[in-house]
Amino acid sequence: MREMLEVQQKSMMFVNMLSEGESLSQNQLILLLQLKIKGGMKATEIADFFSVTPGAVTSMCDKLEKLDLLERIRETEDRRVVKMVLTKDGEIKVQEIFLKFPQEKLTDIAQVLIDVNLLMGKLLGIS
Amino acid sequence: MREMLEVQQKSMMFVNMLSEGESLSQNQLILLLQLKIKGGMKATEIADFFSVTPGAVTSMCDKLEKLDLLERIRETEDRRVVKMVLTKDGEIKVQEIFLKFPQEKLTDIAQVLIDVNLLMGKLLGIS
DNA sequence: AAATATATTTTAGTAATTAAAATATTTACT
DNA sequence: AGTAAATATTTTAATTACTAAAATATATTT
Repeated sequence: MREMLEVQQKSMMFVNMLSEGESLSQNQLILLLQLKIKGGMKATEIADFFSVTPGAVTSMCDKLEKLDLLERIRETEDRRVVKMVLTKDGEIKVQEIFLKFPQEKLTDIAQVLIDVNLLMGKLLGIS
Repeated sequence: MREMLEVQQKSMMFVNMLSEGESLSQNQLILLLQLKIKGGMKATEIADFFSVTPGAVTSMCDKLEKLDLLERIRETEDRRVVKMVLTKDGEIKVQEIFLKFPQEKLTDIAQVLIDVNLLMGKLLGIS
């Protein structure tokens, strides 16, 4: 169990690194990155992911929308749901965040991350 | 990089699991667990770990102190620093948190976690 | 068509966080 | 030693983030 906590700790350090000298808050960064990974998320998904109420999601997204990093797209199949997606500026922002990492290291660590991710997936019994 | 984010995501799910049906906030839980791992932390260390200001640490610790889960110990070598440590109740609380995990699984996943932790350590270039 | 359910937003109040000043102690300087 | 500068934490006032509950809009059920 201690190891899970240390993984958690390192994961936190990772986000700290990303947000270093950044104007956006850590949760804002994480949200942008998740939107990149997932290619957009419904408000409800975001609420689940962060374990916050729907109202908090509205507020988070309002701010990123005002910064032109995110936009709301109402789904045509079910017009109740709103999908949050990165704008062009949002995509650029995500790229910038990654440029903080020493580029030479990127390929080295890619495989390690794939392994870690797999292991942790098994561990939590999820995808 | 995507993998690091997915690790980050799973790490978040881990904390979500821990805090399920818990009266304490996620950060309060994480702090208690970190105190357990490290055997106590200075206020400054806590601020660094969570990337918050010293004032926020005082506030966080006040609450846990009021709940009798944490106590402040002023260091004798340097009386400016305060070390936060778990009380007896705090230790018990940490035990309870771990009991949420299916006990049969615990030994199975221990080694996996050790591996993941090692890999991530290498990755971030830290201990 | 009416009632119920679901997804998001709005609103008002609470809690968490910040920046800056205050306090206490230690270290460095002359 | 004595004063100034540095460090660690706390306090305070103001801001920001979050919640709970009501409101809005759309979908589903009966």
